[in-house]
Amino acid sequence: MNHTANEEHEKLNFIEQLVEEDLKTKKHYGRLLTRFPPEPNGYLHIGHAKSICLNFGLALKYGGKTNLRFDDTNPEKEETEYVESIKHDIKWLGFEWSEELYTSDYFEQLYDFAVILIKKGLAYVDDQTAEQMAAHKGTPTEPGTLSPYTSRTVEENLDLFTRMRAGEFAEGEKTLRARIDMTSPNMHLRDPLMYRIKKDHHHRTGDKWCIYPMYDFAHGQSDSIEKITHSICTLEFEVHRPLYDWYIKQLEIYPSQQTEFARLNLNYTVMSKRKLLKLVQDRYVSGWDDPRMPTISAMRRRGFTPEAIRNFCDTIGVARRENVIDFGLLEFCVREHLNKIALRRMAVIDPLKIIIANFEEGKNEILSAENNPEDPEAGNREMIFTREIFIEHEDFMENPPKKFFRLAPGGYVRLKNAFIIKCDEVIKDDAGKVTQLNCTYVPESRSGHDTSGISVKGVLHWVSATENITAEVRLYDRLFTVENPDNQEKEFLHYVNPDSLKILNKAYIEKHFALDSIDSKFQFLRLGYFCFDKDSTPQHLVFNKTVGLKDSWAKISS
RNA sequence: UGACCGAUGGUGUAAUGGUAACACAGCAGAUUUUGAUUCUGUCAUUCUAGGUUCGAGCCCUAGUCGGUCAACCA
Repeated sequence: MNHTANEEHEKLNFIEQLVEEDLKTKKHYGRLLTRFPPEPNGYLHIGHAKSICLNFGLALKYGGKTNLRFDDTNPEKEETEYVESIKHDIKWLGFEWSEELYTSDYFEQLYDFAVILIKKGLAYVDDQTAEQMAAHKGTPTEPGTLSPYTSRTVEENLDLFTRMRAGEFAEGEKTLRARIDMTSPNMHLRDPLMYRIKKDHHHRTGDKWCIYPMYDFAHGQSDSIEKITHSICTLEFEVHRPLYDWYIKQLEIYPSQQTEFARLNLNYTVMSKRKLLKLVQDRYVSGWDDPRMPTISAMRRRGFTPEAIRNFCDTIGVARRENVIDFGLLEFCVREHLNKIALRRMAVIDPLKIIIANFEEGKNEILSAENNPEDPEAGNREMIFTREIFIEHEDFMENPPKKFFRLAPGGYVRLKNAFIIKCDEVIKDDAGKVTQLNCTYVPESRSGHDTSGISVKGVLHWVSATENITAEVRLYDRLFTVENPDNQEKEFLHYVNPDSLKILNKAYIEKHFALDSIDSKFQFLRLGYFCFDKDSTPQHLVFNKTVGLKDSWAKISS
């Protein structure tokens, strides 16, 4: 690190600039309080991670705080299961909220706010059906017309609203609306709904309420009640801002301020909760945490690290234009972190047997191997070299092209951390498939003590055929075959990648894995980064491929 | 065919009236007992047309393209 070069000033996104300006002008007496407001009706995904990193990151950077507020105003969709998973994901990402709050905590206060608006003549009870209301609402190009119920008196409205709360009316029979402007070009200002009747059991308030506030009548006031200084949300809420401001102004409460940014889009995946739920329900994936999903829980299971995800969110930036981030950038961030911390191990996932003719049968030669060349403190481990070993099938070619510097008939190659071997004979089955290689090794080529004078270009990973452990390995590819599964001719489900999961039942891994912690991150040498799946048992190890190594040979050879 | 928002290399993000930069991807090379990592080099950018200004990616006007808005969802 060059500490003298800090004059080079840091890139601030537009929200950081706004916050710095507000802090400087003491707009909120120099205070900063953000909030992350998920609706507990699904699992968090990488798009939420962007919002989490933004909201919590701002507070961390500028000495503020962040509340976690569950936006639970719709009893029919929300569940405690989701509350728990959301809390777990935020903690796992490495953030701590100041207060854990629920919009439902404010139901009584919101009710009082509604009464205030009724008394000011700014809200009325409407008896119209949803259809009638839609007809009066107009369209974006035509103004709406007044509801026939706007003429009710304050007393009448107060009475009706009280009786709504008391459960005297059926669902859909009555609503409470704000009286604003039916001709506004902004549809959200055309007498928006404040309350609807819903006789549902709420995950926290039980059966106490039968009227529930709409998002617009709850969100801004909740921010205001908590004295949130900066209420950050995604672009589609921009048209809601005049209403957000209107409620705060009419109620004369704390002026929280909403700022919008563009949500994250990633190619080769979908991000809407509805679509993710569909993938789960229709069994395209095994669950919300299927490692192919873009959810936080799936990424955790797949072996992505919080550091990598945070760094990704930092790298993509924050702006107001629509964007589609390349999935490859996320993978880059994951590799970047895993390269530093992953333990190097050897595993052969598509084995080809080699018999080393001049190596004594039954002999075990103990070799030393670095656990992580990027981290000297990670130390070394022992590997067992034997007469029979496995190498990767694709590391041998009978008729290799010019630039192939792995094993070929008559050729030499180094076995990583072991010896140089020479391929003497190729054994095939009746179908002509290569089933075994007979080789000889160069005894004086032992790694670290090589006096053979032979130089080889290729270095292969290997596992003893007699001293090993077997394991299941799950390989993942992108979930969809097209960059943008939304906006295709057919429904998104038609574009699910049929090869997004490959299960290899019998991979051979080095014995040292028996000593490794379940939480470890691994690099299978020359194959990629892997981690234990939660399905693992001591008798049956299961690995997930987190992400492959950058593979320039794959590019050359294709 | 209304209102609002947006438009900078292939993808993202900076530059806040004064030399268009950074990351990823791509390409070329060096190092390498991982075809990894690391390092070096390189390609490539201001939607269009007017205007203001000594000077415009930035300000103004018009157009083009893209997004959002008409749930008793959030």
